[in-house]
Amino acid sequence: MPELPEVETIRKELRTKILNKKIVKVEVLEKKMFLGDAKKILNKKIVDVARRAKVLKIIFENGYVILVHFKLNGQIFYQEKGATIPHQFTRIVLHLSNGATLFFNDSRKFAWMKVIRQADLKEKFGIEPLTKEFTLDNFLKIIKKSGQPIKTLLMDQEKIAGLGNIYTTEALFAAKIYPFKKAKELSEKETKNLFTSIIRIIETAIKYKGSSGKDEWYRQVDGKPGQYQEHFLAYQQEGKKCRRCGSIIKRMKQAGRSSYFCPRCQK
DNA sequence: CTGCGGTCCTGAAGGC
DNA sequence: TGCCTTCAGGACCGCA
Repeated sequence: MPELPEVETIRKELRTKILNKKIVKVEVLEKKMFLGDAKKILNKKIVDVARRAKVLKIIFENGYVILVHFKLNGQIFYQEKGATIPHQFTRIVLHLSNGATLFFNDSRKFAWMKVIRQADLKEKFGIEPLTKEFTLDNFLKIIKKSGQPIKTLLMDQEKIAGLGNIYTTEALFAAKIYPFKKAKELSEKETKNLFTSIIRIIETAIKYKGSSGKDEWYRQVDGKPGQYQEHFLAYQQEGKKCRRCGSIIKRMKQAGRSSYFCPRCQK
C-alpha cells in the first residue's frame, strides 16, 4: 500500500515524465474516484509534481492542482505514445500533450483524484519525516504528550505524515519497542532509537523504490515492483523466526489492522 | 480526548 | 472443482 516511500518513488519518476507537459483530455471511468472540475487543469502546463504525506500533487501553472491518494491499491502507470492499453482496473485515464497516457488504476475503488485550487487546500498533516522540521526535539514533544499506543500515534497523519502499517511496523521492530506501549511511556533512549529508525527505514525504502510484497498492489510508474519487501524484518513475518533473537514473530490486531512484532525483543 | 466499530470495495484465502 | 464466507485495510464518520 503506498506510504511515504512509495508515493515519493512515484513522484520522482512521474516528475521526469510529465513536467512541462499538459493534460489534454481526462476520461473518468469511475465517477466517485474523480472529484472537482477537470476543465480547470485541461491544457495547463504542469509546473511541478510534489508530495505531502501520502498524497501526490500534480501542480499546474494556473494555481490548480490534482491531488492523488492511492489508499490501498492505487497505481499510476505512464505509457508512451502508441502504447495506450488500459489495465484491467483502470478507473481514470489522463491523456498528455506528447501523446503519452497516464492510467490511474485501483481494483478496490478506494483511491481518488481531486482537482482543487492550491490556495483552497486545507491540509491537516503533521511533520514530514524527511524534512528539517523532523528533529529529535519535535519528535519528543509529540511522543511525550500522547497517551495513545505508539503505533497508533505514528500512523496518525495529523501528528507524523506519511507513515502507514509497513513502516511503523518496521521502525518499531528496529527500535525494539512493543507497538501497544503508550507513547508517553517511552524512555528518551527508546524515543531516540525510534526517531533514527524511522529516518533510516524510510530512506532505505526509497532507495529500494518502495515495497511490493505479498498483497501489495503498489507498482512504480513503469509497472515494475519495488524491492524493499525483501528487507522486511517484521511486517508480514508472522510465524517466522525473529532475525535478532529467534523467537516467533507474532501478529495481533491493533486499531483495526495487523500489528507484527517480536514478543521477546520488543518491550 | 480516546477508542471503537461501521463504511467504502473486491481479490485472496479458507472452509466444506 | 466450485461455491460461499470471511478478511484486509487508509481515512473518515458517528457514537459511547
